[in-house]
Amino acid sequence: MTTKRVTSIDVARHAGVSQSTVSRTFTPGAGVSEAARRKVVEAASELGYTPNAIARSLSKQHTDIVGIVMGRITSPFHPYVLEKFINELQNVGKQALLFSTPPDSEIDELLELVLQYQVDALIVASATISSDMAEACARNGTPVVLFNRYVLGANVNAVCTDNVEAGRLVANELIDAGHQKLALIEGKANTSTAVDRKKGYFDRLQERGHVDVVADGGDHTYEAGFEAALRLLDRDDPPDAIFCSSDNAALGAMDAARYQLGIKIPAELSVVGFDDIPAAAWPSYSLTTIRTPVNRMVEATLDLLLDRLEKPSMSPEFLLLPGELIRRHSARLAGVQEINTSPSPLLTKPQHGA
Amino acid sequence: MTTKRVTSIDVARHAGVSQSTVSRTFTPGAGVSEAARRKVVEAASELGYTPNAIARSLSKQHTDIVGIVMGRITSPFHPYVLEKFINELQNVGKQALLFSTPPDSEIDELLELVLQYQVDALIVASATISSDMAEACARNGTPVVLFNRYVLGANVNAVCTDNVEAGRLVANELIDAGHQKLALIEGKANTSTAVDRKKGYFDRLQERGHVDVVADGGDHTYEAGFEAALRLLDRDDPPDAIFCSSDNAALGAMDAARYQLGIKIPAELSVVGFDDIPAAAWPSYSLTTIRTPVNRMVEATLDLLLDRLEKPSMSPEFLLLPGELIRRHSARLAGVQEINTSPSPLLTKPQHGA
DNA sequence: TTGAAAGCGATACCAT
DNA sequence: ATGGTATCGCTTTCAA
Repeated sequence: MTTKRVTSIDVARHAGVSQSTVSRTFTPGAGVSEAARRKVVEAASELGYTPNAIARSLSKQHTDIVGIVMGRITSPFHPYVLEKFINELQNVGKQALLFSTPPDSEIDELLELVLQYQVDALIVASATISSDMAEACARNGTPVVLFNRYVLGANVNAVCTDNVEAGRLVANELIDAGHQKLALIEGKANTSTAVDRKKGYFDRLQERGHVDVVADGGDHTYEAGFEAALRLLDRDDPPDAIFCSSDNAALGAMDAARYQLGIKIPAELSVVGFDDIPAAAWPSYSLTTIRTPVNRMVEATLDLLLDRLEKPSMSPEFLLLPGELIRRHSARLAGVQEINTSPSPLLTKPQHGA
Repeated sequence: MTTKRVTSIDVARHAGVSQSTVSRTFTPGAGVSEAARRKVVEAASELGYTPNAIARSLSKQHTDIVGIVMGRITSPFHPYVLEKFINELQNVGKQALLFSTPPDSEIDELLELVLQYQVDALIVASATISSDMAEACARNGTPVVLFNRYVLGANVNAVCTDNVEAGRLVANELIDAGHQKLALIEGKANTSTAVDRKKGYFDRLQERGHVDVVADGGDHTYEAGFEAALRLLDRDDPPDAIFCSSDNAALGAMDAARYQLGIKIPAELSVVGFDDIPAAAWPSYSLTTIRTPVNRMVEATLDLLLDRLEKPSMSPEFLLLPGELIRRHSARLAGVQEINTSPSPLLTKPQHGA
């Protein structure tokens, strides 16, 4: 029952031309007479012919597909990032082969698989690649760019938010607002994002004389934030301000404080998040947070990638983009500050078409 | 500077065996002596050889990649679904080539591209495929299964939530709770999901004597829900119950009612959503909603797909899975009902490993 | 412009 | 078990 696939040879026969001519007809810049082209096109549609991209890839030595490895697609703004990557890639005629890394699994063996599929380039988002693997990619000429993660010492392209600086921003804001007992609800200890945010926050706090800052948490989820807040707020010396290393955790912390403990925000407690997901702007939360420059990050990543696709010899770059403090109503203000009412950039409809 | 790709021939030469033997070494069930295998493996690692999946695909006549076309990756539970698809696929040794359809764009031309890449099978999630294209796929033996969408009359595999029945469920619940002025905040008129939910709701309402039900909205987003609620509640005869065709819209509606209009939920207004996204269970909302059986849908989709990958002749199936009404605190209860406290299924960590 | 033929990097059948 | 070779479907010289 399975009809045999129709190939360019079939079309050639049917159109009374050579197979080469058929190939040329489907190659944008090639030289084919109008007459021949017409015959081929007709024969093709009669037979229901579609060029075989796999065969073409083998012959042309490139696939036009870029691999995307993403740790947890469901994480805060990842779907948005992914969609944007895909759309932009499609716009320049490239396909995306998507891989998701099981949390805490070895990404290197996965990469080997990705490379087998001869991807022209690789985007690794929120997952880390070993320097060995990075070199392996470099060796066979596959450009790699890390998104939202970097690897120290390795010569790999990477674009990140400046998490350390953002952490310092939050520390300043909270101290300036007069808070005394600062706390942190942190993320996973093995992710550079969480570690850097914590570092910036703690460092700056210490510089300004706040030494004993308590931390809890361990995951960038709503639930983790909820539980951590409960524990933090149940202490003998509960904090009057909590910096949550992610918006999700911040929302959980707010709900825990309000609905479980009856604490008023920001009158009795300030909460600051990180990411600026859409829900942060909702009136139920109105969360003060750090806005991650997602759009610029995605664009920078794509630029880096596309550049190196054309000119593989370009040397690696490391882009560190600043986060922006968005003041809303979940944290006490320091002096006269404006409330920021701009919507989350994640709401911007992704552009389609050129 | 670009090192030439190393092929099985290079390895063969280096190991002093034939190219066939190299190939066999990398083919799971093939017969190679321990001695030969050892030599090959060593040579391969010395040279940094990786099998070329593209060449293999051409020769084996299948790619082990399945295409996934998804309309809006950022829609409510799509990231979760996508992640699950990817993981399960990876577990059975298949790769995913991902495409996102620009909203309201012609999906058929995109499909042509997908097919060019010789995908072994195709998942179309929340996007519609023309019967023509469905037939084209059938002709060249590419199994297709639609996720969360169906096409009437066409012989295509599909798995959906029973949106009509779910709509009726909501109608009953609201009427039973004694509501008089019912309203609907609907989704896009050209999506079967939105249309079916509306149909079930309206039909059942009418059957029970509620004829003039007002509808507003037009998109399954928070913002659309917010705006629609504002308009609905501003009428001379404002509704005392609103069914929102999606959770996102419901959250927007709740925020609009509470924070813009000062309306008490559920005392003065009942709100019911659809999807049961994680935020629906958060105490800030505690949204009564219809839980979409996502997990079973994903599993069913994969089952259908994998079955047909093995046995292409299997006839198409259409699975309609029931939604479940999850009672929380955003809607008045009909008589003595239990509040459902089970967490959103979307929180379940996706399984990795077999 | 067009056709013939040599790859591209594997798989698989056929002898040995 | 191993090697030789045709084959997968296309791109791309090279001549004509």
